[in-house]
Amino acid sequence: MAVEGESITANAPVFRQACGPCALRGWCWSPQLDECDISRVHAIVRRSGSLPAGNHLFRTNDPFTAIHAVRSGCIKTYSSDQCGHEYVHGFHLVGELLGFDAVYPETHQFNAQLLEDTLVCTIPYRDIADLGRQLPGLESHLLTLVSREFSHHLMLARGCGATERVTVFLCDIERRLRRTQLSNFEFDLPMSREDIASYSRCSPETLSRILSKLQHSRIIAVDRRHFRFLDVSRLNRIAQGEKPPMYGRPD
Amino acid sequence: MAVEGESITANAPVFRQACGPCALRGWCWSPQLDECDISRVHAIVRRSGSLPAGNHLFRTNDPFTAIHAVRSGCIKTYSSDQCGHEYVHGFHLVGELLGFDAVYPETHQFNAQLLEDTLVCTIPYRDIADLGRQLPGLESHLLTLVSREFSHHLMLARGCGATERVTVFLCDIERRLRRTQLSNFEFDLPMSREDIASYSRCSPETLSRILSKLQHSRIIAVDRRHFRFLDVSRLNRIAQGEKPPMYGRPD
DNA sequence: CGTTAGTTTGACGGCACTCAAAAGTTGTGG
DNA sequence: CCACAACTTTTGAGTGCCGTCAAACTAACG
Repeated sequence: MAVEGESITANAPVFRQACGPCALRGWCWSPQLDECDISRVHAIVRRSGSLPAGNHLFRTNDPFTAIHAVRSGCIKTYSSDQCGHEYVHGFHLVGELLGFDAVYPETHQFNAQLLEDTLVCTIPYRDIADLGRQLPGLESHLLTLVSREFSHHLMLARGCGATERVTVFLCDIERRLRRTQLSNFEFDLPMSREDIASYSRCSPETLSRILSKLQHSRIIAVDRRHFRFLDVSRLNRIAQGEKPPMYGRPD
Repeated sequence: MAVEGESITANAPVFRQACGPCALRGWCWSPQLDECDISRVHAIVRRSGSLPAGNHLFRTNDPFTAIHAVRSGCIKTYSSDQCGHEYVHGFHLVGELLGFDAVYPETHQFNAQLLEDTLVCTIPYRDIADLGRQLPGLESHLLTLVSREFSHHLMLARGCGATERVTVFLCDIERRLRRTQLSNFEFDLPMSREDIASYSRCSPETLSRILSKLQHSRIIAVDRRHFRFLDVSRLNRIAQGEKPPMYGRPD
């Protein structure tokens, strides 16, 4: 995987072809990186073929070998206790990174499973360390990404009620999907009700009831996995703890 | 150049005086750093005088200027919503770092308040970036520290029952205090019941009931803020989800 | 000793989990 | 195209954990 990249300029067309449609460019890596830097990054990035849904990218206790970037599709990370119960920790959409759960103990803490057929970019970790010496901003940018995700999870964890946590999830996924999808306020989510419920720390039944109530309140419209966000500002207020969401409004 | 080398040697005594009693040495920073590297680090570290309990080290929306290390005492980080309710995110003990909550948006997400009279070391962030160029392992070590804390918080968040979350806190604080305190299995915790309850995401009343039950089960002994851990292995099993903790055992 | 703040204990109620079943959706084969 | 099965999602009923309110208790201080 340390790469052929004989000359950086020779790789530039490869970069354009690979990352033009990928939505990673200028986002997944630091905005401060110029095109030359990004070419250098891509000299060591290995691009996967299409991986089928259901496959695992890595599993708990796998040795830490690489950071991954989602080129298309969606990946969920989860862990399971000795009783076999699963806890979903996050969903990684197009343009997002995963694999940092193994930075510390050098083995993965979580499982990573593909929710759709997915393309990923794989960056071997040793090469990242090398790159870090060449690109001074790289490691601090990785620190930034992890720190941001950390803060976000702490904010999610604070929610006391299930409704609050579910709406936090909805607001977050809406914001992230809007970045890469053309449609505004209307998306097909790749994950099941069970996954959303696990991530939001409630039962699938409770999630279903909450979605029904939000729909009756004309805040969202749900059909199967297709979500339309009718009143994002109201959704945000509920997510931030607005007390009585005026459920059960008669029609 | 020779001049630079000389100045590093000149700082070595300062380092020994400052960090011998500090417990930071060889832990807070990477174990791979040799004494010369650490001297270089300490050339830019500013050591505070004693800060009185109750003071804030920083507050939400303060600009990000520095990373802090706890030299003695204890600091809690928390945020509050618009209703004025506080959410404790963590406790930072001797030898631990804080301030990473501001790496991403460049302003602090949390408040940091001293629970005791406290000494801190302050490392200006711009100097860290400079240091990162001189010490290749530094930034990746910071990434390691943040990643470790992240994984730990995700594990704490998974607990479904209040008992599980409280025992996770107890196991964690016991392990961390044992690192720096001479006494084994017997500590004075610096934080109030209300802080512990907020961190464990339950009410102070529920926390009190759980501690009482653990005490009646002869797993811990609590007197005010003094905790004795009588059966750590049992505590760990409860923290990991062992179902019936056999509470209410008659005496 | 009185006051105050922090903690513990008790009673009650609501939210959410569990159990259970119905309704809708997807996939397969006839 | 339909029938049937397997699965996901939704809806309903009952129960338990935990949050809220209230009061008693303890330590710390003047």
